[in-house]
Amino acid sequence: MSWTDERVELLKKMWAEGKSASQIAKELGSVTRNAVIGKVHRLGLSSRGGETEGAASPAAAAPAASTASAEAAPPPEAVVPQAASAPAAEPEPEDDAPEAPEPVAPRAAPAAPAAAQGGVVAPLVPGRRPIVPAGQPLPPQPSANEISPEALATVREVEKTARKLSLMELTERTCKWPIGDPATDEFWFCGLPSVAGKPYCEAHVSVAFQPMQARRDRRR
DNA sequence: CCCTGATTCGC
DNA sequence: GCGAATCAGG
Repeated sequence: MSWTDERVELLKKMWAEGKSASQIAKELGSVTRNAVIGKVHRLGLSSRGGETEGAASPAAAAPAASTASAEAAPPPEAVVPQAASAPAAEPEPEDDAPEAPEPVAPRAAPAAPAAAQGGVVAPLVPGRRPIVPAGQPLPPQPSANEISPEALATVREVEKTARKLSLMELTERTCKWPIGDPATDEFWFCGLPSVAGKPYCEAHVSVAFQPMQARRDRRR
C-alpha cells in the first residue's frame, strides 16, 4: 500500500498527537515504523514542535487507546515529594520470620491498581487525569489491603528476583510494580515479565487484582 | 532486552 | 519518493 492522502493525513495527525512511529505504523498497517519515520522526515514534520497552541502538552503521551492496545503507566503517584515528616522507619525489610505477624505495610505500593474486581478493571478516570495537587504528599496509606500472608510472602519472595528497573526501562511487557521508597535510592520497579494485557507480573497481578471474594455485602 | 527517532542509500 | 538497514540513545 502507498501513501494516500488519507494515510498521510492520519500520519500527520497521529504524529502531532505525539504517537510514536511504531504506534502509527501499527495503526496504519502495511508499513513499518521505519517507513513512518522516513515519511515523517520527507514531510518535514520531524521536530514535532509544530505546536501552535501554548499547550506544550506532554500529555499526549498518556492514554492512547484506539484499537486494542492501551496501557498507560499506572503508578504516577510514585513521585512522592521528599517525605517531610515521614518517620519512615525500617530501611531494611529483610528478616522474614515465618511466623511474624507482619504489619502488612505496603510501602510504595500503588494505590490505583488495587481496585480491579469483578473482572472489569476499575474505571480510572472518566475524562481527565487525576493530577495530584502537587502540594501535599500523600503518605496516609489509604488502602486497607487485605492480602493473605501467604500471598504477601510470595510477593516478597518474587521481589527478591525483581529486575529492579528504572522508570524509563519499563515497557509494556515489564511489571510496573514499584518497590521500595521513592524518596530513597532503594526504589525501583519490579520489571519481571508482565502478564499479557496486565501491567504487572504474575505475583503482583495477584495482589493488585484480587478476585472479589470478601465482599459478602452487596451482591448484584 | 525493549523501544525511540535519525540517517543513509540502493531502488 | 520509498523504506530496510543501520545508527545513536534511553
